[in-house]
Amino acid sequence: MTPGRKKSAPTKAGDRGKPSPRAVKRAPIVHEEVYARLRRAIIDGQLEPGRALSVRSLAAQFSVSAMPAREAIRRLVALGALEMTATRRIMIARMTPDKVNQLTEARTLLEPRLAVRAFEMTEGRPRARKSLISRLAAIDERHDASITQGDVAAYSKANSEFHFTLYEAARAPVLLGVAESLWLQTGPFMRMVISEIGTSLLVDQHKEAIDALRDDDPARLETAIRLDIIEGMERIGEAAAS
Amino acid sequence: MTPGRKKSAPTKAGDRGKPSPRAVKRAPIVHEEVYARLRRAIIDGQLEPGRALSVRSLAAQFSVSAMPAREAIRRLVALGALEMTATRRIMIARMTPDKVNQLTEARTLLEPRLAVRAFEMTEGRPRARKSLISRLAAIDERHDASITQGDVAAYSKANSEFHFTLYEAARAPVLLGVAESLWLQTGPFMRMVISEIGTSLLVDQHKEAIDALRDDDPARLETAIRLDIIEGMERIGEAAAS
DNA sequence: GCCCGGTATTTGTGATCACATTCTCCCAGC
DNA sequence: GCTGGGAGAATGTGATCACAAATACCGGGC
Repeated sequence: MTPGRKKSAPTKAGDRGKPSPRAVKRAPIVHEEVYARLRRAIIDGQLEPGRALSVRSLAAQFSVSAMPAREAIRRLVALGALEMTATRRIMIARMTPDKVNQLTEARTLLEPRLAVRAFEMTEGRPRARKSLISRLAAIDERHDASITQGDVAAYSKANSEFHFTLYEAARAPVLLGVAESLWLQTGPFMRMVISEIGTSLLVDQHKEAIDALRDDDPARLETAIRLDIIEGMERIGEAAAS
Repeated sequence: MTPGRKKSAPTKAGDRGKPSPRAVKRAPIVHEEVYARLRRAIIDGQLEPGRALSVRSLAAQFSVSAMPAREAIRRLVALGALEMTATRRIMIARMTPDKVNQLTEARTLLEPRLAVRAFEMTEGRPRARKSLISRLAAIDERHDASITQGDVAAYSKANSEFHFTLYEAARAPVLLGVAESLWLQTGPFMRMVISEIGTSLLVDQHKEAIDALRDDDPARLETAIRLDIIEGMERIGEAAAS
C-alpha cells in the first residue's frame, strides 16, 4: 500500500524527472498523466458504470501518491465522468434513461456541427482534406477489423478515435471540450451495450462520413454523424431499458 | 497569511461544524463552498479576464487553507472558466474572437433547447408554469431596475439568474451542466462589454421569452432565447475586436 | 435462518511542509 | 535611459499525516 513506489520512501516532493540537460521540455506533471490515462479508459469504455473508485486505490494502481489521484478524480467529477454519492464516495457514473436522452440531444446538436466545422476547416486545402480522410479511413479499417474479430476494447477505442480525429480537425477547442465531456459521460455505457449485443451486427456511418468528405458534401457528412450518434445511443437506451 | 483563521492554529483537520444534534444535515464541505462562490463570481462577470489567481491568495481571501482553494481551482480549470499558462500560472480565461464564435455556436445550439425543455416540462401543469413565469418576471424586473440604475453587477447577476431559472425548470442536469460550463466561459466578458457600453441602451429578449411562455408558444420562446444569446455575444464580439 | 450491534477498516477532506520553477524587482553597467 | 542579471519572493505540485464519517466485517441473539 505504500504509494510512491518508484524511488520509494525517502523521495521528497518536487522530484520532477531529471533536469534533462538537452531539450528544456516541460517536466511531466503526475496528476495530468493520471488524468489522461483515466480519461482514456473511461472514454474507451473500459470501466464499468457504478464501479467504485477511491483516491488511495487509484493512487496505488498508478503507483503515485494520493495527491495526483485526488486531482485527477476532481477533474473527472467536474466533467461528469465520475459520480459522487451523497456520502462522497466515488464511482463511474451510472446511466438512467433520462440521461441517455439528454446525452443524445446534446451530442446530436453539437457533434454534427463539429464535423461540419472540420469539413469547412479543410475546405480549399486538398492536402489537409486528403490527410484527414486517409487517417479516418485507416482508423475505420481497424474499427472494422475489431468488429470481425469481436475485440470489444479495440472496437470502442477505434470508434472514439474516429470521432475525435474528425472533431479535432475542426480546430475548435471550446466545442471539442464540450464534446469530450459528453463522451466521458457516454463512454462507460458504450461498453455495456457492445458487450451485451456483441460486435457482430453493429453498423455505423463511418464509411458514409468518409464518402461525404470525399464528395465535398457537408450536409451528407452532418447527417452521417448525426445518424451514427443516434444509432449508438439508441442501443444504449435499449440496454438501459433491460 | 495564516490560513485557517477560524479556530486558529491548533485546529486539526476534519473539523466539520458541530455534530448538530437535531437535523442530521450534511456537513459543509469547505472546497465546495469556495468553488460555489468563485463560480458565482465568474458567471456574474465580477472577475476580469486575464486577472491572475493563485492557490494561496484565493485561500487567504476566503480564509481557508490551500487545499480547498486548490480543489476549487482545479474544477474551474476543468470547466474552462480558468486558464493555465504554459508555466502553470492561473488566470481568469481570456477571450479571443474565435472563442466568441465557438461559444456563440454552442450556446445557440444548446440553450434554446433547454428553454423548450423547460416549456415542455411545465406543459399541462399550469401551477408550475405560472410559478416559473412569475419568478422570471420578478427577476426581469430587478434586471430592468439595474439597467436604469446603471448597476453593472446587479445587471449581470439578474441576467444569469433569469437564464438559469428558466433552464433549471427543464430538469435536465446533463444539459444544464454543459450550459453552466459555457456560461463560466462567457461570464467574464459579459462584464467587459457591459461596462464598456453602459447599461443604458442594452436590449434583451427576456420579456419576449416570458410572453412566449404565457402564450404557450415554444417556437417563439426558442427564438427569443436564441436572439438574446446572439445579441449578447455580438456585443462581446464587438468589444473583443476593439 | 436472519437481523442487529459493535469493532475495525476504508475513505474523502483538510492541513502543512518541501522543493523546483517562475516571476518580480532593483541595481549596476553601459 | 535602457538593458541584463541576480537575489528574493511567490507559485504550482507532490508527499504525508490527522480526523471524522461511512462502510465492511463478524459474531451473537432471536
